[in-house]
Formats: sequence, C-alpha cells, structure tokens
Amino acid sequence: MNPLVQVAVKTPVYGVFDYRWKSPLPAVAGTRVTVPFGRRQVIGIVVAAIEHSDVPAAKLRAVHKVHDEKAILPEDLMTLLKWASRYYHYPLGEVLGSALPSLLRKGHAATLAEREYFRSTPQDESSTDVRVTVVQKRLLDHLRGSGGRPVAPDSLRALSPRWRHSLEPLIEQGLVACDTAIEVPRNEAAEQGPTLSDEQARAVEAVNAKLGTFASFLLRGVTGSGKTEVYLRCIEEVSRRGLQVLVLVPEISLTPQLMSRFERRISGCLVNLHSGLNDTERLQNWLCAYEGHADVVIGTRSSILAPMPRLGLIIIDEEHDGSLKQQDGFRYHARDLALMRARNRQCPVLLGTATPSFESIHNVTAGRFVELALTRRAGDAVAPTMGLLDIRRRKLIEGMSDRLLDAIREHLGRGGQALVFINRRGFAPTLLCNDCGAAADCRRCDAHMTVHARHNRLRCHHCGSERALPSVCDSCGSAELDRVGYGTERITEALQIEFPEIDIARIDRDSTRRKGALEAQLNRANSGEARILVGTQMLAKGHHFPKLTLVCILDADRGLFGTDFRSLEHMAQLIVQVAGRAGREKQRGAVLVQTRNPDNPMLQTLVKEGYESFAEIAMSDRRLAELPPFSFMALVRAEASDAREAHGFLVQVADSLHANKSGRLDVMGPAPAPMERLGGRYRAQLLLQSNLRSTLNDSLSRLCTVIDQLPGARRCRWSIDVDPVDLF
DNA sequence: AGCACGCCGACT
DNA sequence: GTCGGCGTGCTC
Repeated sequence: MNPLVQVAVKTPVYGVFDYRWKSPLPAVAGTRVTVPFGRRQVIGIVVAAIEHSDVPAAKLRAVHKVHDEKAILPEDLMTLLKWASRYYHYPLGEVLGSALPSLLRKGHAATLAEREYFRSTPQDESSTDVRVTVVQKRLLDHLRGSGGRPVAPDSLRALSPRWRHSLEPLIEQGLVACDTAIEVPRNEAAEQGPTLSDEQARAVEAVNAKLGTFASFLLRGVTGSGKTEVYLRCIEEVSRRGLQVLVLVPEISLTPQLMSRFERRISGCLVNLHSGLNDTERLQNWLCAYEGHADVVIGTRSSILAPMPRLGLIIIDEEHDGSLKQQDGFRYHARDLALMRARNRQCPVLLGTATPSFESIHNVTAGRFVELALTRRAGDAVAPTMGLLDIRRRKLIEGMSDRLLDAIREHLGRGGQALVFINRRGFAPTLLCNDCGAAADCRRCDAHMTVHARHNRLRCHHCGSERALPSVCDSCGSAELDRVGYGTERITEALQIEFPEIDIARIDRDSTRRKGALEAQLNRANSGEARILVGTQMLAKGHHFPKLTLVCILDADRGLFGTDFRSLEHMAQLIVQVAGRAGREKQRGAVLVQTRNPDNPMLQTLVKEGYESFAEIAMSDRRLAELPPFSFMALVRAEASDAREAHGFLVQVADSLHANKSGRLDVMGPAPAPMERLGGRYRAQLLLQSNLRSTLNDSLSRLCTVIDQLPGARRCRWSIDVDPVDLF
C-alpha cells in the first residue's frame, strides 16, 4: 500500500485533501506538491503523512510532482499557521498560501539567485605571451589587479559594454575562472549609537535578560524618547548571539527615515519585506530569511509569517497601529500572531508605542506584559504644551479660528514650522444644493462624494468612483451649489491666501500618489523650505521635522462621536501621534486642538493629563460596557447585490447559534453595516460577543459547519472577522 | 476559485 | 431538434 499524505489546497471550503504519495522522497510536512484537483493541477502544501484515510480508495489520487526536498514552511510556522487557521476560521490552504511569496505559490524554485564572479587563474598568472585583444588585456589586468578576490560582473561592464563577449574566450582558454555564489545583501554600519539614557538602558537590559525565553514587553515611550534606539541595541545583542530579529513597522514606504536609520546602524544582512517590492525582490528577501542568511528582517504586517530559522526576537513598532490587522481574506492580527509565534519559539516580543492599544494596556495590568517606560524625550527636547481652542461662536476663516491663525503667524515669525492636521483629503467632503438641500451622493455607496476642486471632480473615497464636478444640482437643476466642510486641499488654499509669502506643503494620498512625490514633499518639509505643512494621518507616523514647533488639529471632534466603540481610542492615538511631531529639538513645541466640545471630559483629560490618564478613564468605560479587551468579539459579514440576500443569509446563520446554548454568547443583529451600500453591494453583519474566548471560538466553528451546508451561501459573499478592529 | 453538469429559451 | 444561457455543486 502506498503511503498517504494530506495536502492543503487553496480553496475556500475544505482546504485539506488526502492523496497517495508516490514520490521516492519521504513525505515532509511543509513541502510544495502539485496535485490533481478536479480536472486541473494545483500546487498545495503537504500538511501531514497519514496512515489511513477515510476517503474511499477509489477517490484517492496520486501526488503529481514534489517541488521541495525540505519544508518550505518550517515546522514552527506550520504550527503557527494551523493554529491561525483554527483561530481565525479561515481555510488552511489559504492561510498557508498567504505565508508564501507569490512566486513560490506559482511553483518557482526556492533557491536564492546566483551571481557570477570572475577571477584570474594560476595559468593566467604564469603565462607570458598570450595573444589578446585590447579589451581582453584590460579585463585581464583588472582581474589580476584585484588581488585574487573574485570580481563581480558590474565592474567588468564598466570596462567594456561587450565585456562578456571578450571574456568568454579567456574562460575557454582557462585564463579566467567563473564561479557562482548566492547573492546575499550585506550592510555595514556607518555610525555608532548615542549613549543611552538610564531608562533606555534599563529597557534594553530587561529585554536582553529574557533572550532565549518567551516574554512580552510593552515599550511605552513618548514620541521622541528614543524607542528606535532601544530596538537597535536589542538587535545588536541578538545579532551578537547569532540569532535573527524580525521587526514589524506600519508601512515601510511611508517611513524611509526609519529604514535608513536601520541601514546606518546595523551591520550584517538586513532585508525588507514590504509592498513596494516586486515579486523577484520579495522572493529573494524571503529566501534570505528562510535560509537564515538575514540577520534582521524589517517588514510590514505579513512579515510576521516570514520563516526565520534562528529567530531570537520579534519587535513590533507602533503596536497600536490598525494596519497590523489584515482587513480582508485571512484577517489576522500581526501582533497576536507575533505573541503566539514567540511563545512557540521561546523568544521575547517587544511592542513599542507612545499610545498603547487598550488590549496591550490590559495585558500589562493582567501581568502578561512587562511595561518598560521611556518618559523623557532625548536631548534637550521637552514635551509640547497642549491646549484646547474653543471655536464655538468664534469667527472662522475656512474652518480655522483667528487664534489658530495668530498662533501660526507667531511661530512662523520666530522661525518655526507649523503643521496643520486635518484627516480629510480633497477640497470639501460634501457638495450641497442651496435650493433643494440635496447632496451629491455616490451612486454605488451610501456616502457623499468629496469635492476635488483642483481636478474639478467629485470622488467617492469609499469605492473610488468619480465624476465631473457638476455645475448644477442633479436633483433640481439649481446652480446654487455649496461646498460644505473642509479638506486638506481647501485648508492649503486658505492658508496660502492668509500667508501669501509662505511656502506650504500639502501631504496626503492625493499629493503624494506619484512615485517619489512623497520623498520630495518630505524633503521640502525637512529642509525647512516649506514652512507650513498641511496633511492627513500620513503625517502622524514616525516623521521627524526638526523645525516644527506648532501642531494644529482641526477636526478632533469627529472622533468623539464615531460609530465604532474604538473611535475614541483611535482619535486619542492619532492626536497624540500628530502632537508628537512638535518640538522635537531645542524649541518647545505647542499643540492646539480646535473643538466645539471643550468641556468633553475625554478630550480634557487627553489634552491636560495625557494619553495614560485618558486610557485609564476610557478603559473603565469599556469595562463597564463589557467591550473588548474585557470581552471577545467576532463579526460575521455578508454582502450581496440584493440587500435581502445578505440579511437572509445572516438570519439563517444567527438561527443556528440561538439553537445552541453553551456558555454566554451575545448575538447582535443581523443588522445593516454602518454604511450599508458600498461599491454597489449591500452589506449586513452579525456581531458575536462572549466573555470567554473558547465559547466564541466554539460558536464560530459550529457556524462554519452550518454555513458550509447552507444552500445559497455561495450567492452571497461572507466572511468571519475574529477580533475586528473596525466594525465596518 | 474553476469547471462540469443540468435544466429552460432562441435559433438553424 | 440543437445551441448555449448561467444557477448549483464538487474537487481527495
């Protein structure tokens, strides 16, 4: 009897199938195989070798091809991914697939690219009268002159564009030898780190003391307190021990400063994994991690699934950041996977932020995380002063109060820079008819369209559809159209009128879409050429503008009344992050928050006492309301082109849950999603909440079985989101 | 996801 | 009579 294997295949329903193993190689879990699936051939991952299959022998088919000799997904990753498949209720085949670079999913060989090197042979050294061309003479001289070290093609190309043509005869004659070697990037540190503060030194020591065991640290450091320096010192120590470090950052392309800082400080093999890489680069860097050549891997969310044979430490920068949660498909949270992975691998996790997520604060309170605090800013910098600006009954110029404009004038006068933060791009969020009151709405979403004045267009920021800016109202034909509300474009325009001599840089997704445009804008900001910066949350993260002394936050009120129970938390994090851009050098910074709710206790606490006090109060509200992190949530979403279809589907799903009575489970809905219509499809959702993780998990498992058997489940697109961050 | 199977309207 | 529309179900 042939041995049997289970193979995970990328398919939304089952995912794991049994096959006959016909290869002379032993079956290894984590290797890629091509298997017949239906009438196609697909690539799957071997999950296990099994003794017996419940599938009738006649149905079992043979593995067609074996791609790898050793596991492409090492055992520890397989364990993590299998766990994640169960935890997030997402098919194993899809989960395993998401851990592989796309070229490997398509069957590309898992080998690092090789590079040719050339050197002069002993035969060449001894020969005296070889007849060579001028170009060949030049090539030989260069090779001889390199002192026996192999020479890369690049430097030969510099000698002659047709270098290979000239070189080949020399190789044939045995004068030049060609070797191949794998290409592994190497980085040389160019600078030394500063002396650590006591707090930094204590933090580094605490982490280093736990290397080789599982421990979780929350590095809570105010902006500018030198969290990155702590990361760098820990990385140095882990490298010294011959282990690898995995560093997760929010969006690497938005933080070139952070990336170059790592490059200046770390010696060894440093690779990136982020969305800006093409498939080949991504594969090469992934393989560097997989083969253990990489000492440090820096990447975005999905890097948490990168194979690291000598993993010694996981660092997550900006651990509160929403981008750590995948918002479609396999909806994992990179922070939670990191904790699970570190526990399995017995290595520490270091989570850094100025504004911890409530989940992490809760974990500190519960004793699961050790808190490391950095309370002082580096150098002479002191924390900026924060103040609320009551704009009720005040004269506003394009949404900005006179006091705000005065403050900008004052800071500019003293040679400072001002940042105006408004988390809305475009000119105005709404176009209203003055006669009939109708707003210009998106035809595919339940949303107003945003006015983009510069391009004379209306755009929907939810589905991306756009149309020409109408000159008359769609509903009544009136020409009295009002652009209501403010976006970065309008604010920039207004400030330019107010400060005609001043150079203003607008930094949002629209103004930085073109390649290199973001760098160009950031350069203008850093050099001090631009004196006023207007931008969205793109400006909130990680940037360091030396001359910036004033931060103005225009629309803080929006977060106070969000639809989501996390709106307040996110608003506070955003305000603190933006505020942190001010006064990072000698001049003390100031932060002004415009509001129509100056008496709001949450806003007051945040501004007067800071994030920590704010979080304490906001979290006690969460506890009373039994919301996460004091309970566990999952969201079942459904969307269909017919609203009744999506709702009906969820009614059936909900019924199956009510029928079962084990543990405490609150089922809310089905209800229309906060924005019911999006991109022309109707969305409904079912919210599950429990005080026990296991109850929630069990309910979801049952729910999956029910859905699989549900006729018509395929007419509607559905998904399960465990621990959702946005209830949209 | 694909891909076949199967059951009803327009056509050579 | 047949061609082909896409709703439904399966893939070890």
